[in-house]
Amino acid sequence: MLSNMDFKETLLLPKTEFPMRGNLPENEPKRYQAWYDTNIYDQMKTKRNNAQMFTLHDGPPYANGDIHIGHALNKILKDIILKYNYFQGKAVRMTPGWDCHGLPIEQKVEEKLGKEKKEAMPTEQFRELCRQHAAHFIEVQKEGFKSLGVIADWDNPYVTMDFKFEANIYRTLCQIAQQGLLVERHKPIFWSWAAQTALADAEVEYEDKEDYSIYVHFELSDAAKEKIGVEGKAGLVIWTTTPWTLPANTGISINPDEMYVLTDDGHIVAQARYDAMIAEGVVSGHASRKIAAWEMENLLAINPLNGRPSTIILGEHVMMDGGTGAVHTAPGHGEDDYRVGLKYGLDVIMPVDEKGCYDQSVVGLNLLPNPETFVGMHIFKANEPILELLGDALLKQSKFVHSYPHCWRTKKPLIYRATNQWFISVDDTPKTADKSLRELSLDAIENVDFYPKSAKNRLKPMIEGRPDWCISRQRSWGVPIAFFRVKSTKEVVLDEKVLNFVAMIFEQMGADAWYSLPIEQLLYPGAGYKPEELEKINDILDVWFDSGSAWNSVLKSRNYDAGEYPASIYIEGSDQHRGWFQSSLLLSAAINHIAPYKTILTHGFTVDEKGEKMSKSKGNVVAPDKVVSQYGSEILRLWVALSDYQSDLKISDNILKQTAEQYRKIRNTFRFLLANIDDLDSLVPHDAYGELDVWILSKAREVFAEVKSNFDKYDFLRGFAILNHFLTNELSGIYMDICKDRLYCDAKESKTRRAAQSAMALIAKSMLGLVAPVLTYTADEIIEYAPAIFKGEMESVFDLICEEIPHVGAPFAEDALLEIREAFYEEVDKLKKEKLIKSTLEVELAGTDFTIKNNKDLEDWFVVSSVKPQSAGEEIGRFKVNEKEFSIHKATQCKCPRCWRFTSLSEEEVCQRCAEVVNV
RNA sequence: GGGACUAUAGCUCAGUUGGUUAGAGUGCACCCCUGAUAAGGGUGAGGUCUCAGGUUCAAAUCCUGAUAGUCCCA
Repeated sequence: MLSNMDFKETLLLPKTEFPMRGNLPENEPKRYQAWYDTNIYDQMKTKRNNAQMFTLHDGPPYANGDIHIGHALNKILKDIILKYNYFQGKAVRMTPGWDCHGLPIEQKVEEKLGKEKKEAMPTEQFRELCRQHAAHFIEVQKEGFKSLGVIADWDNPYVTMDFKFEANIYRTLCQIAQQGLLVERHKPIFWSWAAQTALADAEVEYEDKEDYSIYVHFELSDAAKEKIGVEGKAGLVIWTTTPWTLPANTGISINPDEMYVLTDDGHIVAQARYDAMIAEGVVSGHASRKIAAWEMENLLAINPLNGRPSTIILGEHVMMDGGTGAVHTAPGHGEDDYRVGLKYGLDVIMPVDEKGCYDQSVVGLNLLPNPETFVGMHIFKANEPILELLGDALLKQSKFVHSYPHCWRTKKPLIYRATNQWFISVDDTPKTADKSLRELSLDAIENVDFYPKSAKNRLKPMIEGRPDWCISRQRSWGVPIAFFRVKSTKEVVLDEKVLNFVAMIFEQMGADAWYSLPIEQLLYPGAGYKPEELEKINDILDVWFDSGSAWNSVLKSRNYDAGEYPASIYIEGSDQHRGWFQSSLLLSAAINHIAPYKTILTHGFTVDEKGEKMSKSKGNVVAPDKVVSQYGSEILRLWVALSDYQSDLKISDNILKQTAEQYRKIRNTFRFLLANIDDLDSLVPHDAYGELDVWILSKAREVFAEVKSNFDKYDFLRGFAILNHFLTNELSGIYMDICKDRLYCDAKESKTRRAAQSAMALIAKSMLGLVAPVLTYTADEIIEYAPAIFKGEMESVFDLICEEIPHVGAPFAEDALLEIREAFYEEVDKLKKEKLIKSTLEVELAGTDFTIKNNKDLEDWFVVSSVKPQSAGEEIGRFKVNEKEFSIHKATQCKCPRCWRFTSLSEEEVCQRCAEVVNV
């Protein structure tokens, strides 16, 4: 007689080398290294040689500093989407990129160098240091991304400072110029006097600043008084926070729709502001006389500071929610001022140099009394002397704190300053089109798919309302706006041959050539100009132009195998509505009149568990390399897939722990499936599947299709939720459990066992294809350990193509059975807690009308030893489902020492099934 | 200051055009198994649906406002 231990030897227990625990932090780097060593990206290209192309055009991170969790999220999401397309059988391309030029790098290098050394250094040498800085961080970041299991063309990335790339940025600029969209204007723009450069809107930060609040009286000219019929003292009162701009005042704006009043003490303010002005003590007395705004249009007031005339003009921008209703207008120092001044032909006076100091023009134009004392004075130091000089005209002064624009790098307050700048005109029409750039861009948006849909409502108004794009910067580290200007006429040379010649030089020597070569070497010999007639323009391009033109330099050039233009998809954080999505769109629409992307997918920002921004001071920063070394990149990847990336993504240790649990569930489910198909040689024919197999196969087929349709919509969270639900409830919770008897105890070649194994093999393989885009490492590991029936011809996960589960027949009606099973287990739980039974195999279930026809299948469904209409065993429980009675009885037969089912004649001998199996 | 988005169980998320007792997974508690074992199975507890008003026979859902968070803008 065999002992229990000996019977165990006769069972076909699960068998696999696939480890239960991944030991990810230790194992991932090895496998990843092997992938990269064998050029896995190239292999992927080869394996999908003639397939439909999916192009993911990478938005370049800035090559400055280590990667943070936001970078990780972005690249993982891209990787998941790229691989999803790959495992669906498509050819995929992802050429990763880095943004290398720009102020932040320049300032980092300057910091290291010290200001003096920097200023003593030739530009090309300084640029070389910037180049080295960027090159270093490209390598740092590349390693970071690779450690996340992200697969891309890492050996051939696009790097915006590469010579060929610089040449193509320049060529894109030339194309814009040739479309007639490049214009030079003298216009106020945000100017950082501390950094001595113009700033883009994106480079401006708002901080609190203390400023003066002053009310200044501008006496009307005699002619003006006569015109409106007033005598004695009468003047408009303006309110401003920037006394230093008063020398540049050339106008006073009043609201065309408002009524103005003259007070007893000779001040004119908007009627709507009169009460407030009285309350503030700026003016006093009755409002004796009403004057309509239009009556004052084009009349002159006198600037009390310098006696110069100030034209009264009408402007819709004048608000009645503050101030006096009369706005000090200095077109050299304000956007609104410039615009309204343009309409009235006001002079653009701008007496401030690039360091923020008054220049000689305060003398030449007599903008201040004793102007010589102001030359070279910093404007922020001029406020007090100017207030002195105003004398009686200064009606009231106080100080207050308001939100004010600051330079993002130097953190110093900005000023508006009119300078010569280059713009891409949004409302001009490209030469090859019949609509303005703005209209072309808006049209192009209509053909783009947005995920989420609301992203369109964000991008569109920005295009509708955006001003012209200021693309010039007065710095060193960037692609020069490499045009020649004719000294005598100031005309810019846009001759195609001249431009092409420069581009060719850039391609060979980099844009540094603009600085290192003299004009005679840069100038196309047949240009028809003498070098000495020309001067170089020294501005560089806004870095947004670099990345914005990447579609041209990467997708449209032959320098990379980067896929197709327009790209299938751009994937970036939601902040890029204002940034890359827009800069790319404008340049593509300007040159080709289409969007550079077919789809835009945006993700939110990473925040901590409370939903708050990560910051060093809060101590809630989650660093990607720490997650990788503590949990493994697979967990971080799964976190991305299980997060709602369209809003903010919360991450914390707690959340990662939970993600690790989900990972464990997925991993172990595969392990069990793998372990139970170990001895399977071939799949059974479709008609060999039993009722339980047909049930799980059709369930899986249905669920996987739903998962796929969600993945198609880039909804990985929902897809995984559905998959996980199936995995937990039907697959692991029911099917894998109820098959144990046939898998372990049936004869090796028994039909039922082989059918269950076949079902498991089909499910495992199909499911692997769905999981592989996210858990690529694990999927590869699974394939490594998989038996031949599963592995087939596959050498690695990259040979996998996601397949549907075949339709093998109609399943039984499950609803009632699931309900009965649940009610049964509820009873069983009570019985176990009462210590009446330990296992469901100890009982028989009495009931009728089950939709499973085969009785063994039915018994396994409940994991009981018998199901029959009535049982002779002792009744130990009963329950009702949908008015139908079921009773639970102690099994009447004895426990088979081999299969533990109570189907044996005595405890000393095995049951009939086992006897047959063992004796064979 | 303005705009967009978000707010449902400890955590991650569902919740259709308003309509039974607001669901799932995970965690937690209790129990079973020890032939998936650093696994597996069962049962259960957990919610003032951010708050305050309003519309309605009926609101997590629609409207208004507030609060908090994130992004963008000024």
